[in-house]
Amino acid sequence: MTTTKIEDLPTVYNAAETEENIYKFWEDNNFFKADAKSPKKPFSIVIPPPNVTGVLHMGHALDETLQDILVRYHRMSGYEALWIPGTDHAGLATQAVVEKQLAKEGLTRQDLGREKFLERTWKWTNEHKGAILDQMKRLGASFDRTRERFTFDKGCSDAVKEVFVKLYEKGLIYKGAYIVNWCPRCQSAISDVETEYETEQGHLWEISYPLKGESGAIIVATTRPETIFGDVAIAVNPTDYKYSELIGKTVVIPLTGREIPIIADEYVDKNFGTGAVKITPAHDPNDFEVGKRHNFKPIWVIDEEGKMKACGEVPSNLHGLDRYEARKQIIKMLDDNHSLLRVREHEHNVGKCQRCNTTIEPLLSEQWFVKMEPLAKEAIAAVKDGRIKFIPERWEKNYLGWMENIRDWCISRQIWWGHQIPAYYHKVTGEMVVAKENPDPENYVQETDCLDTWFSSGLWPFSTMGFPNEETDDFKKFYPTSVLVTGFDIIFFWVARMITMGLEFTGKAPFSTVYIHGLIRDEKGQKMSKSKGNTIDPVVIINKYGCDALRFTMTSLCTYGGQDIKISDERFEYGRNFANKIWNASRFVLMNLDGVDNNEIDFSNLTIADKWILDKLNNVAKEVNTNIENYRIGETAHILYDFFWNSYCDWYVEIAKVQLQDSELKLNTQRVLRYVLDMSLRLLHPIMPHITERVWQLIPKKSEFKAIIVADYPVYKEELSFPEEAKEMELVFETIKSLRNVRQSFNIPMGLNFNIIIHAVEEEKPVFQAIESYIKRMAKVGEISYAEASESTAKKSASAVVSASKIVIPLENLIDFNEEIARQEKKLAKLEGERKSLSGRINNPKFVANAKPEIINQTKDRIEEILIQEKAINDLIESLKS
RNA sequence: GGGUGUUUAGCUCAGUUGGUAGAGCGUCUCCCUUACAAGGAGAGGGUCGGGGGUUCAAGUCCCUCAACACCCACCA
Repeated sequence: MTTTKIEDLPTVYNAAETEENIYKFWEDNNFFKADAKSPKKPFSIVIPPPNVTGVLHMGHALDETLQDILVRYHRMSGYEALWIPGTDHAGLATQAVVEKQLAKEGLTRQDLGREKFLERTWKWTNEHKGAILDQMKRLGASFDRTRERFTFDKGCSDAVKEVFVKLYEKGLIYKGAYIVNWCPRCQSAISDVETEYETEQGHLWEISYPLKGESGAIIVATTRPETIFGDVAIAVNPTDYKYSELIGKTVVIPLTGREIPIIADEYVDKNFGTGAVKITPAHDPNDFEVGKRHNFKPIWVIDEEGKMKACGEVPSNLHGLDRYEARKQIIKMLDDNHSLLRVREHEHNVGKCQRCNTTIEPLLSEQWFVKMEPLAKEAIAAVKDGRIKFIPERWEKNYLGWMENIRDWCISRQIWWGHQIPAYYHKVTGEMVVAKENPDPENYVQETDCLDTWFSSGLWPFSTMGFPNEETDDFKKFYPTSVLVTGFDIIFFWVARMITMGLEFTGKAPFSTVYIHGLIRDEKGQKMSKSKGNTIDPVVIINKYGCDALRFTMTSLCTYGGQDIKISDERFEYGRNFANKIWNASRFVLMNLDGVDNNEIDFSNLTIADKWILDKLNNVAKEVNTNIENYRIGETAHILYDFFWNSYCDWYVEIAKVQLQDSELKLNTQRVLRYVLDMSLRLLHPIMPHITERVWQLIPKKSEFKAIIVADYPVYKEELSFPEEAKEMELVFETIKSLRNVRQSFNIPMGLNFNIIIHAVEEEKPVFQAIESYIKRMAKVGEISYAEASESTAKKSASAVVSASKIVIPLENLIDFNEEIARQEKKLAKLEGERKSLSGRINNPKFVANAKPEIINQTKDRIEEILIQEKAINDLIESLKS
């Protein structure tokens, strides 16, 4: 690090310049690199891999900051800390990006062919792979880039094959025809968790199906008349008397005349619609189940593109028509035919593709599935028996609820960019072999479908450590990982699957703690999204306020309950102002260290103020450790902010200014100033890494550590505990505050020093004498003289009661005595109110009988205290009136 | 339909074993005091969503109602 002259440091903290240099300093010194051979205890985190297509957003900023705080804290606390970065190949998302590029050239992926398309996508990926991680450097992320991984790299692909084949061999992966959520735009199946439901205003059409061979008809209500050609039956509830006569009879589908039976099935709700449902097994999940129960063959009438199929079942004028266009025409045809009896407005939920918001088409097709139930058992047990703990705890319920009702996971995707399913079909016989490699490329062709991206993400905590080889140094040292940090939105997508796969394939939970934080929202509480235009770009914030300001602000907003976090641009002023405060307090200390030696604090020569700040620091260190260990990061930020600003800057530094004037105290005061600054910076370092490193490097000191990032994290030390002195300091604060209050109340200019007379009670007099210099300087007092506590006070004075003593300020010409009387009476009234309430308690025998003894004593002590102060104030008022 | 969360100062929110409420911002007053005006000093501001209960004592525990937010399910 370059040395800098303290006088040259700007009065405003320059975040941009500092951050760039500091990050480089860390990288150049390999501080982020973890050693798998280290004897230290391991602490490891794997990053939730961002999409390669992704750009940094506020969600990352929060997630990465929290991980970085944990990593830095543990690195400083004697752990071998490893944070593995990486990216996700994001099958559909990435493919979509490249396809969009192709479209500009007038091409489709089909034009290129699979091989060329993959080549092109790899090229794109290699060009963009590191981009988002580079952006994360701006966040100060101390991850180990030498271990960077990609969910589609060789190692991850090997892990995927290993897992797929093993699951298949165990019978936990199967291929089958099921109704899946089909996205006509993506041209692929998607899983249940990728489907989102939106309420839409639709219609409920009532259509009449005439009975065959007799008069009469059954009326069916449907929201999807275009599936009418795929009907295989009409179902009614077996207990529905309206229809009991009709069960078993045959009806005719309007428009085509195909005959279908009326059947009974419990699935039908008697009270909904007309109580009769058309059954279309190929295009509705519930109908599929009904169809299976009654052995109907499904009839496809809508194809993969969402268009009416050109088949015999569908009237030829509709062939190839988009489903919604077809719907309009069918309605018209039915109406013309007098089969349409009624249309009603109907609000219902429609499934949408999470990625592109296209309405999902339930479609019967051949897909690959993972049988989840047997795998879920252990994943449930691991959370129930405490091997894995969720923070906040309530997410456990959420996780368990989902796991206990888990459905099979559709893992095949009809895309090209991804892990191609390792199944091979014989070109002639069609025989299928599932294996890591093609058994005979001459005669076998590979399954064209790829795996869901989350399949490979689910292996992330161990595929990054060398799995399937469990003998690597990293695997042995760093697996299982320590904690997983993420938002609740991907508990099902990702967390649940990592737990499931980790337990199945490594026999261990991949992490012992899942730390779930809130989601970042805009100032109105809306989710940030590009389409809403309400996003805040973290890079913009960093440029404007600084990285440490961003980090500090965000962490200060993290609550233990993991509430969502509302942010706006201006909120980051909070962190920026704090960074600037740290900067300037540091400048002050550095400017006042001339002549200081490298020795430790001399404990035999400490003032009451020194002891107070050391005691305070000590307690803060204790609390901060406890809070970080318990993932109370927001609380940690508040404690440090309060300590540094309100205790260290507002009080100790001001006191130090007095002590620095005293030649006997100067040297030791410098040491205390330096020590407390050093320790404060260390405590703050995990949250605000750059500024703390920068300042720490500037402190003249003898240190065994090369940088704060690898310095020891402060912990509670018995020898720094001075509870008695800390309590005595209250007298300093109270005295100065009440004198300032008097000054302000009577508009006494700061330039005017006034004298005071302290009517001290005996035991407080030495304390007042010890703190005279502080009072003089900080409350702008001229002379201090003493009088007996019992002595009556000067008549024309303002005054203050501090603890049990009275402080009198003779200000004959400066104050309005009526005002002063009013001021005192107001205080008196407040005390009286409190005393009455407390006495009420003490006089209540039930309170005395039931309350804890220390509470009773506290109450009694407080009443004593109030009585003393009341008397003192009354005396003051007396002498003012006389 | 099931579940979770939220409701505390003008605004945004803290408040882990129950002991009469805190912060930041904003407001008002004073101050460019030799670290910092992105600052310092002082002040004002709340019947802790409504109702009921347990308790000597409830923002904190229980019940109930209301409003808002989100998650799961998906009755055509």
